[in-house]
Amino acid sequence: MGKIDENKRRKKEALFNTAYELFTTKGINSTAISDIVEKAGVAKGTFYLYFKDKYDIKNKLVVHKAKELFDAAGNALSEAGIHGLEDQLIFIIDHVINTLEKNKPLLNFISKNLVMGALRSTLFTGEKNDNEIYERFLELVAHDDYNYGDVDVMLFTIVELAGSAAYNSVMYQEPLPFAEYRPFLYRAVRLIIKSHREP
Amino acid sequence: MGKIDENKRRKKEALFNTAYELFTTKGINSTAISDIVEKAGVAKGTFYLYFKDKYDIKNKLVVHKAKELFDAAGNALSEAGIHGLEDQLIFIIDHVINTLEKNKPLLNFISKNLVMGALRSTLFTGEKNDNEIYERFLELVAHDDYNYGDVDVMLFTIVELAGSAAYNSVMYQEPLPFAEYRPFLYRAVRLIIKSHREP
Amino acid sequence: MGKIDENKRRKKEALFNTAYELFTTKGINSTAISDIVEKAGVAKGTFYLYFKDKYDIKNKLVVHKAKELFDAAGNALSEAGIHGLEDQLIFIIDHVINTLEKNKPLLNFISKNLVMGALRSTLFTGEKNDNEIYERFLELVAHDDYNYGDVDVMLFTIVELAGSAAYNSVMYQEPLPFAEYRPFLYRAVRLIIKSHREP
Amino acid sequence: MGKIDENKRRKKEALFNTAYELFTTKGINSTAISDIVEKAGVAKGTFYLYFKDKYDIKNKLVVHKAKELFDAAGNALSEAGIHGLEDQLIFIIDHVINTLEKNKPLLNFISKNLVMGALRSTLFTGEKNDNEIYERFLELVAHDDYNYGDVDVMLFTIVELAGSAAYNSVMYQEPLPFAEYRPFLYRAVRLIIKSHREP
DNA sequence: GATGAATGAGCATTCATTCAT
DNA sequence: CATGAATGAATGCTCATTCAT
Repeated sequence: MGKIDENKRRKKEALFNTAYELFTTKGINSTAISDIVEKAGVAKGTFYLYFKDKYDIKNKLVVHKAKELFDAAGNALSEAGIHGLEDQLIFIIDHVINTLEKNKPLLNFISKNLVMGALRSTLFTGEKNDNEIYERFLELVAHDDYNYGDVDVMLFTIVELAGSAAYNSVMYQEPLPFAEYRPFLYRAVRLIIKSHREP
Repeated sequence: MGKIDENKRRKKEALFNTAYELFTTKGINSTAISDIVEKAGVAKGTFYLYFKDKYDIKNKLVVHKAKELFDAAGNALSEAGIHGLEDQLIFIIDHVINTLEKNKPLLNFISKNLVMGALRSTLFTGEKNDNEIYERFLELVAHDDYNYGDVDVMLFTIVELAGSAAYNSVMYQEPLPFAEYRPFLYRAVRLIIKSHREP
Repeated sequence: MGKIDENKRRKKEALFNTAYELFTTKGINSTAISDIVEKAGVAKGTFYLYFKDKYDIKNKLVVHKAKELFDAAGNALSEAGIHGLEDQLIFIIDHVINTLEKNKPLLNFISKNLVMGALRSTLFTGEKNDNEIYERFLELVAHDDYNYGDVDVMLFTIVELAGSAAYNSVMYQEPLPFAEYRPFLYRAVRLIIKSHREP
Repeated sequence: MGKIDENKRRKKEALFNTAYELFTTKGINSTAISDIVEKAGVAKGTFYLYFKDKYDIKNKLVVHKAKELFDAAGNALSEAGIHGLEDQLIFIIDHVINTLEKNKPLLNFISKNLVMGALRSTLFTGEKNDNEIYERFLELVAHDDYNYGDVDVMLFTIVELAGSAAYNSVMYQEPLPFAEYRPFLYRAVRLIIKSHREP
């Protein structure tokens, strides 16, 4: 029993990991399901036992990887003992971007599938109540010394700007390498946050 | 001579237009070259006379459509007699977004192929001197009452924010329908512009 | 298990036989893979399960047919109880040529793909130790009353001469029909053999 | 007039030379007519003005190149002042093989299209009377001190042996590099010649 | 559950040949 | 004579999906 379930999990995980590896190295379009199963060491039919098709596994991967990313950032924040919403949000953004800067294939994978789409979908779609990351954001906002209006809009605007601009800066060094672009980005983020403060 | 060249242009244009239509309705992945040529009323081989493959014609289309979009916005600006960089940039952004809002398939087509990638590549890569749109932006900046530092960074930041945020707002009404999100976006844009002003 | 493997063998063999038939009747260039699979009664994809492409199956066919040919000749020799290297080699050559004379399509198929290339490659390339036919030749040489020098050269010269001359004589009756050319060929072969004798 | 004819000849020759170059470098199957005309700098339609198809130009090339080869050998023989049929034939064979050894692409081209097929077809088919090379051979035979029977058979046997064996020895160094195989080949040739002597 | 042989629709691409100019 | 745009049949090959074992 446990042994069989163990085996099932192992196969599914092998497919998951292999798919991620192939998607990031060869690209989604050039990765065939046969590539995945072959490299994962399972039979072709087994793939269909766990995933509907290539896009099913892709979507699950994007969500999974994005969650990982923000969980790590959130945990680092907890340990950092930073106060003030501005600094906290910038800490998170910075943590995520730094991670992605060291892992270009992941940046590429997540971005190509709609820049920051992972986060966005995580944040602004689906049932928000069972969304850990979103809840965490709200908490940060709630604990700040200031009050904020249109919190959703604020988060959305920041995420879109940071995600889109950082992607290009990190990937293509356009218009500047990220190290140089960083201060401009964070200045803009701070301005956006401030503009949502209420008396 | 004139007759032959005329005919060539017609065929190429037919392929171009048909490809655009199919890409926007069925999506790129589901559009086969045979679909394009069939609908365009030319032979299969003719396609390869003018384009290398599906992605060649796609890239040419994206650039073409993005140029159209900004040319129209630029022309409208000239006629509108608006003064002040802030209002001018917002006018352009607004014009582009309004156009795209009325033409979702185009928004989808351009966005999927790297959000605002067209503009970005138009603006921030390649030979800038033979880049009409970019020149036009610089002129606007130059004629403003204020001086601006890091103009490239400013334009880039605005484009990324506007492109990315508007795409989601218009396409998915997330986090708000664009009509409601618009003031927030433009407030952020104005803040970014102001932050680049120099004494 | 047995059933599946049995089925696999049947399909592969069907492709093999059908390919041979089509290659010999229509020629390789005019035989499409779709012709083969259609006639063999299997799906297109099945072909690629067993062979890389048209040239892969062709090469395997040439080797296979050449082996068949020499195996038959070798077996006939064993039963004929002939003594003396000269007579033995001529018996083999004669057996092969006679077989090919009765089977022009096979002659044509094998010849077009490098005259006697099959035998040559069988004899003079690859690992000689696991080459049955070559071993058999060596045995014949070893058991003769005479000693021979440069055995490889001798075999090579005979094979080239016999293969090339017989091909033309049999196929085109040039310069004579084979029945009439035969004595000349064998006289030459005997001279070559004798010239390799050592004291 | 002359000018136009001059132009015609130039185009035809350009096609001829270009085809040879492409056939020897890329192989016949991989050379498209469009490759030839493009490289030759003429229009596609022009090809069909002078040649029926790819195989037409190939055949003409083989004949042309083979003629060149034997003409050169024949001329060299005249200047060398060699006496005796054996030495004369071996001189010719040696001259041809040496030339081919320095020009592997040509060897490959001629051989692939039926080993020595060029010569064979030149020698043993068609109207023999208007065949310079054949006539020249007959003359050599006639002027020898000995009389020879079955001259056609003798020439044929020698050509097949030399062509086939030399091709492999030169191209693949099998079973020996040609420098080492040469004495064996010429010994066999001399034996064949002697065996055709009549009292 | 797991397998992997078999399928065959689907697609990109090539290329000889034609013919209006 | 020469051109080269246009053609579209032909073909190799891929790959998601099924299903008997």
